[in-house]
Amino acid sequence: MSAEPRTPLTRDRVVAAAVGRADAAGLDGLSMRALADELGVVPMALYKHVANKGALLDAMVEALFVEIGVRDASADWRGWLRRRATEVRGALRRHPWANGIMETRAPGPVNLRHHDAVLGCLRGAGFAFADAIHAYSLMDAYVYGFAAQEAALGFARPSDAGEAASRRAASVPSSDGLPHLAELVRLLPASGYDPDVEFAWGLDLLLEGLERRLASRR
Amino acid sequence: MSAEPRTPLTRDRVVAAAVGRADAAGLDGLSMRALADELGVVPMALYKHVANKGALLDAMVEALFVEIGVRDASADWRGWLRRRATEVRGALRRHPWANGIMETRAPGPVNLRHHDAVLGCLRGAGFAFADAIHAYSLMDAYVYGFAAQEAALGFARPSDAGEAASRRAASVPSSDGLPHLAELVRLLPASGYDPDVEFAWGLDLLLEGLERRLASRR
DNA sequence: TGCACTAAGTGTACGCCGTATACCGAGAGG
DNA sequence: CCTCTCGGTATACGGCGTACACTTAGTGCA
Repeated sequence: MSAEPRTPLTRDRVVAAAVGRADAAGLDGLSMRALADELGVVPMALYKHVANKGALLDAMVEALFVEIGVRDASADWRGWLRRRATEVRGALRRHPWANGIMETRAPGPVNLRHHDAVLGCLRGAGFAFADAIHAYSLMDAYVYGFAAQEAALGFARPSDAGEAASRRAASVPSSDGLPHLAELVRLLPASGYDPDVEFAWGLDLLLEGLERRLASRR
Repeated sequence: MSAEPRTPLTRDRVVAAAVGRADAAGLDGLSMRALADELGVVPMALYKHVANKGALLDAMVEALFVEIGVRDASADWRGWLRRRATEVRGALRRHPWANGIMETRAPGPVNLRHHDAVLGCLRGAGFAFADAIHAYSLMDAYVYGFAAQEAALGFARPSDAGEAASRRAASVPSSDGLPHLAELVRLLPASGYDPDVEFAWGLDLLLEGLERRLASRR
């Protein structure tokens, strides 16, 4: 019945527990105190491994980039970008708490390697310096924007979409004068809405557009 | 020297002051207590006009949609969408605090009219129900994603871009193995980077893509 | 004229939060 | 054996959102 030795705290253990807690309870549900509790430790013990909560968030984002991984270069730049975009979106779906902070936290080394790899893919595809930046900005804006949208609407399965739409509609006094929104609420449940399809639709449009830009510059 | 009558508190005054404070100090700098102070009132007085801080945030987002306004329909759907996107981005630039919360807060009536108008524009342009939703999702993802990116990078003038890039680069131990990022840091300052151009580049690509989709479905 | 009722603003207090600071015990190195 | 470092602890401070009970000023009606 005596105290078992208890595996020692590590920076990695702290970060992993933080990610787990944020997955389950959201960013608001992640407090240093609750996290310490979960690790069977007093709150201030965390500060021996992380400078402060901001640094913990930095580390969590970096952990997410590690989870995503950095893909090897490929001759098929469109496929490469598509796979990367899909993976980032998947990660943000598994870890919705990351949505607001992916771009705001201080970047870690893997994060930077990520950026470098994307830029490298675009330059390798033939984009000029300025166009590569444009393309990069466009892709990231779409992926992060879509993921944020998805997290905000808060449904994962196609069948939930209609339910979510009605919930939103119900929270508003009247849909008078909103014919298209009313149509959406009416038709969406039966339309077999699928967020994967939605994401791919936009992604295809983007990649096609990029290819055209590339072709026209050559 | 006696107390002047002091203009009475109003929900609108509270919301306006909150927007002002968030503009100046960010969302983190917006506390009920500081806001009350600014209004020369005790914190709890605010609760006579707003249910709680969440409701205040809802109202702030709604105020932002009011500021943006709902544009009248137009035959030129591309121009309409471009103007709207530009205006939304402009609003998010003036009020960076709104970046994380535009889509997550409970929507108010003007917000909904906004959505309805966009959907109406797309349906009017000839997009089928499902494609209109796809297009909508794509446009919003881009606009909000771009604005978030812009806010995260945190520079407004083209000339600041290089400085921001170096700052980011300096915060990282070494750029070894990051040739493209290194190139970016080296070339960006002199490249005359302009966020307006950046935004327009992606927006044009999007609208072009949408037009193609529209043409091919007809 | 008086009186109840309402709505706006106040005061106090509670339980969270992040974290500064001082402390303590165990193991390591001389 | 003594000191030093390092991981974990205890206590405490100031700030947060807000529940609850209160005063006070105005209003409608008898």
